[in-house]
Amino acid sequence: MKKNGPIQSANTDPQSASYASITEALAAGNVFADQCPSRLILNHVTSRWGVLVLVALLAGTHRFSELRRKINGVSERMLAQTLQTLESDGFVARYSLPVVPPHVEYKLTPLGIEVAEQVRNLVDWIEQNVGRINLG
Amino acid sequence: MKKNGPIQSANTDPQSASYASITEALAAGNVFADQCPSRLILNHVTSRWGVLVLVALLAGTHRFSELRRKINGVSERMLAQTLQTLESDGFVARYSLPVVPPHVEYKLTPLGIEVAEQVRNLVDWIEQNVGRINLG
DNA sequence: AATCAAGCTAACTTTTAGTAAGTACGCACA
DNA sequence: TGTGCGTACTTACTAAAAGTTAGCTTGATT
Repeated sequence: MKKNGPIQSANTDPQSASYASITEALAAGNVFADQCPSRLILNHVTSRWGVLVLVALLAGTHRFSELRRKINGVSERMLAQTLQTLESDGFVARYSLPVVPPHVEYKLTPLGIEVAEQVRNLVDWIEQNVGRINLG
Repeated sequence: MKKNGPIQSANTDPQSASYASITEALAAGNVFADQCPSRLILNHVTSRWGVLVLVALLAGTHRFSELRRKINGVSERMLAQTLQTLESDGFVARYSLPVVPPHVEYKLTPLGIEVAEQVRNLVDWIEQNVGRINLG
């Protein structure tokens, strides 16, 4: 009977920094801790389309359909969902002009630029090194 | 009737680098292109548990169950699957000692160390900035 | 008169992730 | 000597996420 029992202490591992309490660990941000909010943010940022949206927006403001065309393969549903998540995290700002047809612009916030730069470094590394990687 | 029709050219966007052919774009690695292998690798590396495995292994060699305990919340199934994917990409090396009980060690390859460092930068940024982020 | 464009949302289906349990073998405890 | 423990997995099954299709509104194009 193997199950994912709730492991009470997140810091039994000698290699991880030691915190006096779980609260402290969460405040500092510890992705290895199950309940830490940083893991949620990490999931948003590293989500399949989140990564691409962030990198795309580093090039500047985009409209919804511009992003849709630039990010080859994303569905409208997923793009909308991803943008909403990134907006609620404070990484993306949404400007909507109430005209017909609708005109909505998306751009990175200052905070968004900072994460996006980290993400871009990762993406750049991958793009530059695909050649070295085993492709099954 | 809105659908994700196959968009033939991946480079109709003026902001993206221009390539003579789709083949060239794929060779260079363009994550915005649907079929580009770099996007597959990106998905492996940024997968929910992939990120955590890479960062964990930056601290050194780990056994399966050490990783399981360190990465709070991962199931054995997902950990095994993630490790297999990262191994087949050439980021992780697996050493199995045929003893009972089994003893298996995982460590990053030189290539793995390089990606993991990029991933760690992102993770570090998030851990250090969780406080500035809106938590719904 | 029909089609397209914009930026979404709702309903439905498929894919993926997660959960529970099984496997093999030896060791320790009682 | 029998029950349970720890190791590194895999196999079924279920829950959740992602993908697909279609609908909306209004004006311009074909």
